Amino acid sequence: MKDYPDRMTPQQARLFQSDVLNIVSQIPHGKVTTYGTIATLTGWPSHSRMVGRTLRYSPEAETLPCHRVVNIAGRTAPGWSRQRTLLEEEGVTFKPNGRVDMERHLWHFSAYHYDSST
DNA sequence: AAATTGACGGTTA
DNA sequence: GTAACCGCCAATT
Repeated sequence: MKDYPDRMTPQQARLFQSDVLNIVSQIPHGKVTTYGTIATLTGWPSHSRMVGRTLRYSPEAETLPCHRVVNIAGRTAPGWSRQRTLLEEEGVTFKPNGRVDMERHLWHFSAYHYDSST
């Protein structure tokens, strides 16, 4: 009984990366989402680490609001202090412990259904 | 081939 | 609340 995903084929990896970039491009101004949420939306729920890898190493990510992606605890990316500044500039507030106020700013996309085929 | 490394997530202490 | 683990998986060493 296989309870973990198979290794990605190169085709799947390419689709995964384009899906990740598409999703990030749609995070609304002043909102944030998490690596795990994006991974789940792509259909690879256990690949949250790959989401971060894609954003870190894809040149296209430079043009996207990838500062709106934080981890589930609301922590910003290590070694990227400017991420907090960018978020604060668009109205995102932080708690005293240095984390994003997720209750206020987590992107709720219940009325939206992501479809990678479009 | 084996071990380590992360823009991660969840459970436990 | 924090911290230490453990599970995860592609890339790197």
